[in-house]
Amino acid sequence: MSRATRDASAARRRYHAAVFAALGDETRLALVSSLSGGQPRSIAQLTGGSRLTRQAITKHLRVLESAGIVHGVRAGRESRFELDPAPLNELKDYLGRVSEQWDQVLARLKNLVES
Amino acid sequence: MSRATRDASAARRRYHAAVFAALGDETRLALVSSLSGGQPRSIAQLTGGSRLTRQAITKHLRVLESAGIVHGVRAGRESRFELDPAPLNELKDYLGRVSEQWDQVLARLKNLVES
DNA sequence: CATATTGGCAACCTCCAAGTTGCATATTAG
DNA sequence: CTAATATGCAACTTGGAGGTTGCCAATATG
Repeated sequence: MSRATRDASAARRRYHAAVFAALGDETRLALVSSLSGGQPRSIAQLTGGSRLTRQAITKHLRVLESAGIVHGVRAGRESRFELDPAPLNELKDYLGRVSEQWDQVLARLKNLVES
Repeated sequence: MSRATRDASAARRRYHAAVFAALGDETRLALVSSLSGGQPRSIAQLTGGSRLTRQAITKHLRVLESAGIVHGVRAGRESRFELDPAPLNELKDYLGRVSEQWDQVLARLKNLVES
């Protein structure tokens, strides 16, 4: 493996880890769930129903935004947040690749046993 | 939504967050990558090539094990770790559901614009 | 048996994420 | 204009994650 290839896969791994980490929090998963309905929601709206402070929710939204999972648009005095599914799809594909590789391992094993 | 339903989805969310968090670390992703080849590896083997201590790697393996992503089997003086893809598949399905929901939102929007 | 290899356990350090509180600012409503 | 609403910014606290070091136990190997 060349150095360039190794660097590239390290960078991809770093990116994946960052997105996984962004989803590794119950509150943020709830936010993603809230926004997956398609309707943009203000911070105040997203705070409603949570036991947490508005500022806590804001911080979580910033984390999601940094990971590219969400983006906010200022609209008057409120900023509306909306889902951004591209990073989620990338994680899904990554998980798919790992599972697929594992399935191939099992298939080879089965082959070996049967032959 | 009934209380039972709400509790169940909260529990599922908690579980998903835990698995996501387990994958939200570069070192642990590298371990998963190492193990996705199918060959069980000892802690010493997994430590080789990392700049980290054996104990650090052990801790990461315990985290992965707690999330059900990996399991270790003691074999003589070494304990060999192996991948456990079920939780990964669950995350993949979860991400698929979110993306699908989002696609439906876009489809409805498109419909609205064209009509 | 003596020695090297592999791993577990525990104490410790450091840093950051999560959350809160307090205050300031912009925008809308009456 | 004034008051209420929605948000931003900054300081502060706290718990736990990630990492290291030191030591001990078990298992191979010569």
